[in-house]
Order: sequence, then C-alpha cells, then structure tokens
Amino acid sequence: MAKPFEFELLHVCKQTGARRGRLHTPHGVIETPIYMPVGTQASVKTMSPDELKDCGAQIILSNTYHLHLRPGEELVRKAGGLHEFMHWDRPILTDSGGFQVFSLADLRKLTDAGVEFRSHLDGSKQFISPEISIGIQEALGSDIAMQFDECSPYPCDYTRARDAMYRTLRWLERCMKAKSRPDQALFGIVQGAFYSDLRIECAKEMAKLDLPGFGIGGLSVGEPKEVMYEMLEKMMPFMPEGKPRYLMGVGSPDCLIEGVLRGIDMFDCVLATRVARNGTVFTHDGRLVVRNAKYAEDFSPLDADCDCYACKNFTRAYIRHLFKAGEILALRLNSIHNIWFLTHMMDEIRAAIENDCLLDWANEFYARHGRGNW
RNA sequence: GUGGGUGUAGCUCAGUUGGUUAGAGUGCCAGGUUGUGGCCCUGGAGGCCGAGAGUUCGAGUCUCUUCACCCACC
Repeated sequence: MAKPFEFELLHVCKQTGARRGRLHTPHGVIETPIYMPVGTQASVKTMSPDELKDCGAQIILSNTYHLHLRPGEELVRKAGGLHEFMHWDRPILTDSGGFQVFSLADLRKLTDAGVEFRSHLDGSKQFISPEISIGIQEALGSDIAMQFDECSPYPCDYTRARDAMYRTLRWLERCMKAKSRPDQALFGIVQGAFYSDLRIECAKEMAKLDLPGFGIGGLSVGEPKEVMYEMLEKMMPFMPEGKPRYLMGVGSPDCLIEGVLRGIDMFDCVLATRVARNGTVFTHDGRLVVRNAKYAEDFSPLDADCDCYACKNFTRAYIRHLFKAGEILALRLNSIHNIWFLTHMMDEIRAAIENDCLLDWANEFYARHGRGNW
C-alpha cells in the first residue's frame, strides 16, 4: 500500500526524458502527466461532476480566494467539506489565493505579514496570510493545498522578483508550520520570475524541504512561449526528481506537450473552458472558432477524431446555432469537448512515454497543424 | 376625406440655433482569451438621412410637392 501522497516515478521516456508517474491521494490515484480542469468556485463552469468523469478528469482544481469570499470556508466545512459539498469524490487541489491577489484583487498592501486587499465582490477589506490560506484550505478539505505565494508579473525587475521569491520561501515555512491535517498535502511554489539564478536558488531551497510536490508559479503570465520553455529547461535539473512538478496555469495543447517534454507532471488551466465558453474549441487540426459563419452549414462534428459526447452527437452547424442563439448548451458542449480533448491528449502522452516514443508522438501531433500556431 | 405624427445602418433609435468625414445600442463579420470577476474584450463591414424640387456659401435639420406607415376625427 502506497503511503499518503507518495509519488511513484513509473517510467522515464528514453526518447525525451519525459516522466510517467502516479500520485496517491486520499481520494484516489492520479496518473501523470495530467491536465487538471479548473473549478474555481467549486464548479468547473457549465459541467456536472458526472460529465467531468465522462471526460476523463481525474482531479480538479478549486480556489481558496473565491471560496473564502463566497460562500466562506466554514459553510463548506459544515457541508462536510468540498468533496461532499460539490459531489466530487475524486481528488481536489486548491490554489492558495496568492495568484488571485496578484491577478484580480485590488491590491492594497503587501507585507511579510500577508496581503491586504479589497474583495472583487463587494469592495470589503480582506486580509490573507500564509496561515489564513492554510486554514481556509484545511476547512475546504482539498487533497492538495498550495502554499500562499507571491507571483511576480511580466516583465519584472530583478529586485522585485528576488524579494518575491524570498518572501515565497519564508511564506512556505509558515504554511508548513500552520499545516495540521495529515490527509492534505502541501506543495511549495517555485518563483523567481524570468531570472534563472533566482529560479534555481528557489528550487534548491525548496528541494531541502520534505514536501510531497512542487508547483512552478509565475510562468505563463504574458511572456512569449519560448521564454517560458527556456526557463523550464534551466530550472528543471534543480527540481527534486522524486516529486511531482506542477506547472501552474498552463495551458494550451502545445504548452502541455512542451511542458511534459521538459519534465512537468501536472498542469491546470482555465484556457480550455474559457475559450470554450467564448466559442473556440481545440481540434486535432488546431483551434476552431465554431461561431464563425463558415460553419453555418457544416454538419460534421467539432473534431472528426474525437469520441466526446459533443462530437458523437452534434454538428458544428448545430453548436454554432446554439452559440449564436445564446443557448447555454453551446457553452456546455464546447466545454465538454475541450476537457475531453486535453484529458485524452494526456492519455496518449502517458502511453507514448511508456513506449519511449513521446518525441515521435509529438511530431505526429504537430504534423497536422504545426508547432507554434495553437 | 380632414387634421396630426413618423420616415436616419439589417433592427430599435439619437442627431443642439442649418456648419468638419452622420452617431449609439443591438445584430452581422473577424480576431483574442493560459494557478477563471461564467453571454467577456478588441477590431471591422454596413447609410444617395423615403423620393423630388427649392432656399442657402452650406440642408439629416428650413420650405414646397409627393410616397409609405401610424393615430384621431368624419
């Protein structure tokens, strides 16, 4: 029997060095590399838990910041925890709220103590510290909690990036001290903006800590993809080999592939569900904006090579009609398809790693639509 | 038949005492979206201002004629 949060490194692709692993959690096993759909407010927008399972989702994300503001973690605790509350019996990972403070809250004051900011919901003054973030996440009862971190913007000058990186390290220690639930894992988050020396130092410091996994934060914040890939290559040798590496907030199909090729084990991203709700789907031939007029009389599925519920039963013309008519089913079908597309793409990637042929698989994947225009 | 009202973008309308290249919303078309503030953001196309004549340096705007539609009265 595996220990809680044990990460088994099952195989390393001889062709690429990509990793095939297995992460154990109280709510089940996660096969890696994996894409995790995002359900910020205890819901992957427009999708029911059953539909998520049908799409092959093994684990979903939820969010400390949003659930703290509404409905509040105490309510979730009374409901029996997040799993019970949202009727999801597979693993859940909660983001700490650090990124939300960086990306959407009206940031008031950032000190070593924590962050004081205004709620985006009602403007009320709020305060989150590493201890408070852990407290919220323990009340929510997620399987994996993320440390409260400071995410640097892009671009970011060296001094600010260095300060954010060291603060993130200090906050990680406080998160570890505040942590009390043995049935919840805590991941650190490597920061350091786009300075490889900061990234490497951060990774080295975190590697000294006995943690079940590590996030890589502060990437995919507006920089060119090549810049992100280069940063991953430089820092990856310093990430602990026996622990899962979670590239936060990534991404598009090509970014997932490139991430796996560089040693990433876990990804999450809102892109798939967000673009879905705005009329775009991923297909084996690239992105398809199904609301475009050219699909008005196209009675083929979104993606001919897809077995998802939307592709098996509905046409582009119908989904375009639903979209133009403002019907909610359009958002749902697009979301179902995009989640299916990424989870099954990762299935193929895992198989390719096991067969030591991920590079061949990637080249084949790119052959249809190209490498850079996703 | 008489009196009144309305005609401006596909649709609903704004347009000042007459004054640059006639606007908005919506719809249409096309991009965008990367640890989610769920119908979003950005851009584009689209007008002989019902038609004709007149006044004026200049008319969507003023005058006359005419056409269409609406309302009231007979």
